[in-house]
Amino acid sequence: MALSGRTVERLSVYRRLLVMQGQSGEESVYSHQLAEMVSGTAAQVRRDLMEVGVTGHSKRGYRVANLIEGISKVLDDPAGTRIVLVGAGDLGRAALGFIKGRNAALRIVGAFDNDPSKIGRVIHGYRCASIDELERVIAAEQVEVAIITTPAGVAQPVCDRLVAAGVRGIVNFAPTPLQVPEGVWVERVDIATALEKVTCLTRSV
Amino acid sequence: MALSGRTVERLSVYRRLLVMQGQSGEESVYSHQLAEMVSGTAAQVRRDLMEVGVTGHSKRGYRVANLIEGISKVLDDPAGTRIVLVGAGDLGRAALGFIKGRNAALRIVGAFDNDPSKIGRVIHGYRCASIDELERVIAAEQVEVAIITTPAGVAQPVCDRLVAAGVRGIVNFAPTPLQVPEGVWVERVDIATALEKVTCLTRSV
DNA sequence: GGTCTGCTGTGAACGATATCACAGGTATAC
DNA sequence: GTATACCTGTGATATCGTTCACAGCAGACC
Repeated sequence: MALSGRTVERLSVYRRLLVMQGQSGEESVYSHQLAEMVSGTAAQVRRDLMEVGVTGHSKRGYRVANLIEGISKVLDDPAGTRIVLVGAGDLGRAALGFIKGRNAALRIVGAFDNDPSKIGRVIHGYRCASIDELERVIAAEQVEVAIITTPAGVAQPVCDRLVAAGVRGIVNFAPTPLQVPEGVWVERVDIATALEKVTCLTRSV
Repeated sequence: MALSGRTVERLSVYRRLLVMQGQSGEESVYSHQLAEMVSGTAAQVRRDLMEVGVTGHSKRGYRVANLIEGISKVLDDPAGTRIVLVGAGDLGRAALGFIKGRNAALRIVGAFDNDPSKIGRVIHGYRCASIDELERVIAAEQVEVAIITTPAGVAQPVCDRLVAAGVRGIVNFAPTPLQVPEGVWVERVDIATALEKVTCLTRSV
């Protein structure tokens, strides 16, 4: 199945909201309720859910448990995804905090830095290792996805090492576009751009 | 002029690359060179530049200085944009580091937290103030844009306060969609979603 | 000067995404 | 049981964004 990027993003958000909400008792949810939570339209929500194959019930909406299960089946690798993070600065720490305990299918198996003062420190429960260990860990743990939270200057060489070692998906927080060969997926998260976008578009509303 | 969000994002990246590159001497640049840097197409680059009104020169490409000026004229508010940041955790610190010194048109005029142990600390040159000061600073400095780097639980109430105080653009790093009234622009930067997107889409390449 | 090369600017075609609108179905009220 | 209200699933349609393809132009070369 070829889910679009946009759909995957929304599914991720739906699931997170449903899991949070899950504790608060509701058994089922209508498309228009989900739509309101994400400031979207009900039709959009129904389309997205259609694509993952979960099916609702007229007059009673969707069963929450069903939704979470169905979305997870599409988003998560049943075998789990092993992830490394490179760059244990503020941003790296923040990213580790975000991931920790949020999704059992995502397993951080290594955090790396080249700064000797950081190596050995434990961040959100993960021990920071020397960047020299990178290739060994990727091979040993069959890591498929990496998070780059290094300064811009070293992002590309780090990326090259990751790809050479077998990584196929990268989340890039560095403010530089990365060059990667065919078959490697890069997701850019660009903080500086996000800010400039807001300052620009706010003025034209 | 009604620039699309996508276009604005790319313009921001072009400018950053050009400014970096600027030091290294090149006077002019071809659309296909910019395209290669961002892994895009030359036609796309030319369209984007067309929209900002800068004009190139057949056979000699675009003058770098011209481009930077033209893009800045579109992206930046000539009066400067005053910005506050709420939530001085890892992510807040990281965001401040990203912004600092990168764009003179973006001025952080306040960083806030509710944790007494953080108040008074200086982060990347910005003093963290009590959240109680929020409304006063926004009014005094005519702040238009805010960055939310708080935990999910307090993002919405913080957002409500920001909007009530007059903020019209928000960059939201919290893993929760925000509800805002008409006329307020929210840009979501969702770390958890980015990761899930990569893990999902990497498998289907 | 004439020809050749190669880059820009842009109308037109295409492709991806989001929305509309309605048929079909099920609980609820009476 | 019948009428009613209201929610889902989805074909059709509209909107938005990207790519194609080529006219027009300017420098380089002979």
